[in-house]
Amino acid sequence: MDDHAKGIRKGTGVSNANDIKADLIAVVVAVNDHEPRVLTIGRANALPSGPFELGHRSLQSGLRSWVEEQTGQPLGYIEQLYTFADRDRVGTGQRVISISYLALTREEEATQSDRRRWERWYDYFPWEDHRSGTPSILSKVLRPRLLKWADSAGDNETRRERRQRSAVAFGFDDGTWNEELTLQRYELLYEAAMVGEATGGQSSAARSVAGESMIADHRRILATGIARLRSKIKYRPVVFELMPPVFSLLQLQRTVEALAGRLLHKPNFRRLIEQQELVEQTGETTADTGGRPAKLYRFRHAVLDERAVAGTKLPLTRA
Amino acid sequence: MDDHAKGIRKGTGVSNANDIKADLIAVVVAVNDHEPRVLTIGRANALPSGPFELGHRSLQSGLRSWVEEQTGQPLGYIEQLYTFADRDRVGTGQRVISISYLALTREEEATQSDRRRWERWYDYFPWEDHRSGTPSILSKVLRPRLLKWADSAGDNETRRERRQRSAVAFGFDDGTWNEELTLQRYELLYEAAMVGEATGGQSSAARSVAGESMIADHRRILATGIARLRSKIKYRPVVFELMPPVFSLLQLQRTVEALAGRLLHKPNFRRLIEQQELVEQTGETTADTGGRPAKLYRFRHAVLDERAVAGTKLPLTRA
DNA sequence: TCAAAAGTGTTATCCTTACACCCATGT
DNA sequence: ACATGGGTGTAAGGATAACACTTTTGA
Repeated sequence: MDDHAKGIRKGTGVSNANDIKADLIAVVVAVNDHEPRVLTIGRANALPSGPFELGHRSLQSGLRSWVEEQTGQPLGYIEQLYTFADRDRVGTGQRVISISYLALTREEEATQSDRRRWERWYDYFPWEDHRSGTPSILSKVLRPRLLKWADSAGDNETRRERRQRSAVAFGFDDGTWNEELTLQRYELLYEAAMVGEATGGQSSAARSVAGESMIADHRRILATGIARLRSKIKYRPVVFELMPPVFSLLQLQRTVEALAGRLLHKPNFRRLIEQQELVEQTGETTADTGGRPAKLYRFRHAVLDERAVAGTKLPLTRA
Repeated sequence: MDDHAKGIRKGTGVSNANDIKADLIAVVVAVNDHEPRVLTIGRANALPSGPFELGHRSLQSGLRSWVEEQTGQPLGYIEQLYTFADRDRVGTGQRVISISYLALTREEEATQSDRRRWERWYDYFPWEDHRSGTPSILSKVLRPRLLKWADSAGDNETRRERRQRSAVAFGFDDGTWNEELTLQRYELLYEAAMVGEATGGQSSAARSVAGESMIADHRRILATGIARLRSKIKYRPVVFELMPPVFSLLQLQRTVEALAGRLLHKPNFRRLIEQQELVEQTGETTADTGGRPAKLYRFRHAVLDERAVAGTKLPLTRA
């Protein structure tokens, strides 16, 4: 690219007026106890992150080494989420680009790393967990406050548009919950100043309304990761990155349910998994689950070669 | 983020050892004459691009201004594709991050801009156009050469794996063509040194085998854009960004076919579009198309608010 | 015996795919 | 008349969703 670039660009050469820093940020997900968890550091609710450095062979390897250094957690599956430029900083005129990633892993036994923490992601997004029915916070708190926010708009068109967006994102009108709209929902709450991050300061009221806050825009990045994962499990077999080598079908189902935040129809779920030949029996069974012993399965890694393979469709139960 | 970052990062402050440059690169697509086209500059088959600068308000606005400056083409719809770090450059130890975007637009009448060119994207990817049946280059050239490449591998396992990957990506075994695997196919051809970019120099033989080359990794970025677009039209109504304000259903179908590189079943396509209420009649008709005059439609922008809306499913015709 | 989970069979419904056919206009 | 594109009806097949029910263990 370089040879050509000189011809078409303005400020090439070794000038550094436009030089910037690049930050790598990781949303590391594991599922434990039927709860999806995200890896955080410090006591400040921050995602692992660090600058991309000369010593890094690639963006991904830079990310891996930051996460390992900060948390001791080695990463398996990684995919890029989004790149964005931070608003200008005060003081230095320099800009920062943030490149965010989603990583899937299994929770390692905690070592004596002081700063590693696995936080339940529904602590940050309480309204996203519909496994025990529609959370009451939705109708009791979020809906009235979003309506109030909508009606506080200056002109009629904005009011209509705000109500419309809220209704679609949260399923207020028709009760249709779309679990993939996690990011849109967070952004609405942000616009409506119902999350701690939006109010800048420490409005404890806002914080208690809409989940735990994180520093800077880390919660938005987490929302992006959740949305990506919820959509991806349906068309790519990525859940298995979160599973132990051997598992029962119900364990698999509970993991998918934890991620999607909704309950699935057991008989149909099993059939879908089996007919897609995503798994194979080990021959063993386990009695650890209570009830009749469950057959154990392992992921058939071969499917990844065999065809462009789909993920785990979600046979939902009725509300 | 800054406040916290200082606590957890190594080389913060104003040091610049790890400072980098960020390049913005655009895949700008339009469809004209039933041919998808990509905006290029210069005679070198290059995508519009330029460095992210202090003056840019955001990554997207930086991209817009580079494209407009280099081509005079204003952009509408934009979405991020991928961010990657170039391999180190010779001479300066500095690194460059490239942030690529997909933009959809309508082709503007050419002004006296000397360097703007709209190139047919199938000139770069001749094997991707299946609208007139399976291209003969697939069975006549690509398949034998890919097999030869596979068999040239040292160990048995690699041979098996190369054959497997080729068969899935190009549908050799079962004749199943998956139009979304554009990137995988390009990467296979790259690995097999069947594209000009891989051979470094100007192997004209390679170039004629597998389409026009582009500078650096621009063709890989284009492949990424094609793959993204082919998948996205199915679940988001983005085709309409490429259409004039008013169009007939067959024109819409031809546009989708051009992007997908495959033919669609006309009656079913129309029904899908209409029953999803993606369009509404203008009341006008046109006789420009030959045959019976066609009703004209426009996109119903309102659907974007009404619900989480799907795109244009592809009711394929049999091969 | 009961609770809890594993597992099977079958039906109803919807969506996709395909086929067959008619309509309106220009040459 | 016929070629070209516009447009409608409907049936076959497959995938999904729902319901009903049996099996196997531990407490």
